[in-house]
Amino acid sequence: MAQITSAQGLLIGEISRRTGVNIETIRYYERIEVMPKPKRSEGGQRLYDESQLNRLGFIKRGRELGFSLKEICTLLTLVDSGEMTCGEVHTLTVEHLKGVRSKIADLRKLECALNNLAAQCSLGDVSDCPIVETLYGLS
Amino acid sequence: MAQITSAQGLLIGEISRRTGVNIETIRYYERIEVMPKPKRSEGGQRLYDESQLNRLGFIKRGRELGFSLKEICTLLTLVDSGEMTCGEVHTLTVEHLKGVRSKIADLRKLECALNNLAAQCSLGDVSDCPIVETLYGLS
DNA sequence: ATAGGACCTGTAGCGACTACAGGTACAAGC
DNA sequence: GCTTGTACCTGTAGTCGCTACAGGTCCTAT
Repeated sequence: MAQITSAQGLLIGEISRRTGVNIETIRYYERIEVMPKPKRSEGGQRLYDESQLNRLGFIKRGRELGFSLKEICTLLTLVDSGEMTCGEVHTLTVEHLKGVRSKIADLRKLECALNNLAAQCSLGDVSDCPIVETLYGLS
Repeated sequence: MAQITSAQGLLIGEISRRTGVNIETIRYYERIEVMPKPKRSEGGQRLYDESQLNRLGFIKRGRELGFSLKEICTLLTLVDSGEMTCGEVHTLTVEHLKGVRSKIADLRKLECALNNLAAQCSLGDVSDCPIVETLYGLS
């Protein structure tokens, strides 16, 4: 059924299925101009081509790697303009990697704190719950 | 200056300073009913007491430990009702710890993927940038 | 001809804030 | 008493990345 219109282009449901990106999300990407406006069928339905499918895949994989849409746009703009150097892309990636590492470090500290908190717990009664005391800053 | 009204209560700026929670955020907490409505001065300014200060500190520390406002509300409701058992609090904390650990695991995978990506990079020219190729799903 | 699915637009909601605009309260100095 | 300056007030809109409607249209199959 998707094959019938595929001579003119792919329907939104089809590119959603192929990329794994939610239909609502694809329309959202169009609204915020991360995805270009596709051409339309006579009835007004969106028709996508291969390059738009690839672009959406790019965005999907970028998001999975934790890049923000803004960062992805920067990458795509660089690629589109043809003025990109691999060095620029590398820099962006390394910057992003730094962010990820610092998040991991923060979460490790958190893990440690929560672990200590849970370990202190005698599972007793309200008045001497060490977790609540810690949160209240009493201990 | 904050001391003058402190006979009647603490001004918002004072509890902001003492807890490190942004003034706007405190008013936001009130609006979403995480913090109770404080009494007001004749001129209409918020006046907080010690227990409200402690509550805000509790919320602050909970947030720093990565609890959602909803989880913090659950904890506070348990505490306030007096029907809390330390076991319940422990359960909530351990659940939260699980979440933190799974986030760490995800970020580690991400770190690894980004690291590989960056390492492949020859810093060359557009057409053979391995990062872009990976994002486009070409390689 | 009609049923049902996939599509359309537009708007509002989430969580946890943040950032204004435009106004009032209050203390201190002159 | 007046002015200045700061801290406060309300209300609303913006952030990010979606998601979830409502109420309608298109298209295909039976």
